[in-house]
Amino acid sequence: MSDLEQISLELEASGYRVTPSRRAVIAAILARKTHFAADELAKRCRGAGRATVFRTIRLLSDLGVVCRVIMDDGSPRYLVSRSGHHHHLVCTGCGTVQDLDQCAVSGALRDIADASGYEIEGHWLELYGRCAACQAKAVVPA
Amino acid sequence: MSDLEQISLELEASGYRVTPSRRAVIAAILARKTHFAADELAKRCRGAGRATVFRTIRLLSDLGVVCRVIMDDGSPRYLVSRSGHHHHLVCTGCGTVQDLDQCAVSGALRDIADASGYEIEGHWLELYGRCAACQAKAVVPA
DNA sequence: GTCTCAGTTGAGACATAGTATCAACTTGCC
DNA sequence: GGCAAGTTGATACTATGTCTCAACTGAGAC
Repeated sequence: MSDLEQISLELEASGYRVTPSRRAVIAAILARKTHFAADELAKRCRGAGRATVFRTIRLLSDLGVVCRVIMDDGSPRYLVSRSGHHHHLVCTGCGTVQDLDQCAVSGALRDIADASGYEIEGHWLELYGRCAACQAKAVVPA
Repeated sequence: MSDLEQISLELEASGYRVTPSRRAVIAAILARKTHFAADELAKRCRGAGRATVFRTIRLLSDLGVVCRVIMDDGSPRYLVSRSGHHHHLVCTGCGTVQDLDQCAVSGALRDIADASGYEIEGHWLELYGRCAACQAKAVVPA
């Protein structure tokens, strides 16, 4: 089963219709090799209007099919990603985004809750750095 | 020495002029008891134009006088804060923002760097929860 | 004092990232 | 077929900034 079909089934299972516009947006997202801006997708995706592209991205985001990453410069991007709680490691050199398996702060949350009196409900974490390839490039310039 | 004078000195020490417009923006920021939106400040601050308010906020942000917090709903706010690396604990009930002394992820960064091969340069963390007062309100409703 | 030049300002245009509105269209179901 | 609900796309609007550019200001040189 293709990714497109898989996602279509998830949509249907959640009570949403799988329309040609939505299939076009999903196909456009799957065709992207890396993260993308919503507006950029809207421009490239001829099968759906801008509002529909934004709506579909939000829908897929709610379903956990895509997730939002805040880049180094503060701009939001989206990428196809596994669902569930995870964080991202963004390369400031090439822009690659890598999923992080472990949640780096889960252990610290109880300490913070105890110290602050807060009942912690959620958190947002992005990590920025240089991937191995970009480090190698920096060391041995052309 | 007042906070306004203190910040003015910091500006001068960094090579910036302390103009009436900048003083007006700084005074407006200091008058705010809690976090504020840049546009809201621009509307309230009659001593400076909108562009100048945004420019001054960015300037103060660079100097570490104010810092940017991303609220629960994704909207950016600013608050007067100490400089240096720290994080925020945002109450989803009343919107209060509390500085966190410790960096919750500093310990985990080396592990992540080792596992991923990334050279980690920075990170962004916001924590969301309910402060003690809001928890009490929720338990004993009116 | 005044000249000069860099820094600063404000108005307004523009950019980006969305959301809201609403009439028209589509689809599933009776 | 017809109805109701879901969906769409064009467009307007909001929020949060940045950019441009002419005008202004102020600090130091003379």
